[in-house]
Amino acid sequence: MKDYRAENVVGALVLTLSDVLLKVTQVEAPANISAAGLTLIGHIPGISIRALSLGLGLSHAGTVRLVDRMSADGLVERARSETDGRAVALSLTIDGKKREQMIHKSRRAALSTAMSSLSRDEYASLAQISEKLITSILKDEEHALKVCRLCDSQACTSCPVDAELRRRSQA
Amino acid sequence: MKDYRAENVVGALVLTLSDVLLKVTQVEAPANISAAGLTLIGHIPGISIRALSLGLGLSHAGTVRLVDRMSADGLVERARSETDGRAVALSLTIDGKKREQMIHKSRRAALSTAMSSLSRDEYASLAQISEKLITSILKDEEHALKVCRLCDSQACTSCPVDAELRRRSQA
DNA sequence: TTGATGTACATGCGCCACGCATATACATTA
DNA sequence: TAATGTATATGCGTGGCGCATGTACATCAA
Repeated sequence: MKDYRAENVVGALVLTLSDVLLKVTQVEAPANISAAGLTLIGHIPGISIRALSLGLGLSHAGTVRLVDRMSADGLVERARSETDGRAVALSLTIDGKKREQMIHKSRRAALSTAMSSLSRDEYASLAQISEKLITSILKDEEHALKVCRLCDSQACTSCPVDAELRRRSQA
Repeated sequence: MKDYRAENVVGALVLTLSDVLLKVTQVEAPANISAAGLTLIGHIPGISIRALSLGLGLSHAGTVRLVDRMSADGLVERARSETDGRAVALSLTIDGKKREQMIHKSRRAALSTAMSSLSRDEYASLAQISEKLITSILKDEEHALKVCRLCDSQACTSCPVDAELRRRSQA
């Protein structure tokens, strides 16, 4: 049998790192509020409930209830979309933005800690390989919502996912 | 502000890859049965419900119900532990092992596909870096259950997680 | 041996997020 | 203007989950 050791290790690593990221971000959000929901709205102010549901992988109904809870907690505001009378334009309140910053801070700290054992060369190498992988894995615009759902758009200058989507649309 | 671009990309990558792995493994398991539960039992025949709950991050009660469902589906067998009269020794049935193989196959395929865009050098580099990362992230024996919960022990010769645990216990 | 404490498993109970089906409002197209 | 499609909202039932508790066994002390 072929030796799948490398694949196994990569699989275990991404699972473990993902566990960590989901955990450290979620503890900064209220118990029944999705941290990714907050960061996604922060990332794309005015996002619709439909787009949010795609990014979070929830049903539309589930997303409506999530927004209800976020709204009840004073973290998110519903507004009518200016371009589509059916759509809701979601945005973070001041409190919501505070939470968002806490979530990003926690995620950055976890990532820095996790990568602290790498040498400078390894760090650079991982950065380059990760960019290549994420670009090749990326499917479409909807998928990008999922991929970047926990990202900090302020701290990620020239997002490679956006760049790849632009590149494709021009091709 | 420091540029966290590299960390952001790594974060998005591990989240996305983890999404993929969880999804492609779960579709090979019955609807309300955790794929990781099956692979963890396959990995450690005779595992207790307590250890399983640690590996899956479920409460003990939740794990008992999961084992109930697995058992009702004919995938897992309960047996009394030979060394501890309180403990249950879990093992996969023939059907359970078939499911396990399907899960592993699906996971391997997803990983191979995801990594297929890499050059030989990048592949080797990623393998080396991943091993270093997972070793440094690893906490203890309980954590190892979580880390390796979806791994294929047959396809992962000389597991680096086990090796690290051995190394530490000798130190 | 016996009693006390700790651990592993099992279960009654209630909760809560979720999805399905459906209803309403608005957009788009014929 | 009518028909179809899309975005949001809600009634309803389901199901996995955790909490609290109960039972069986292990371990340790006297």
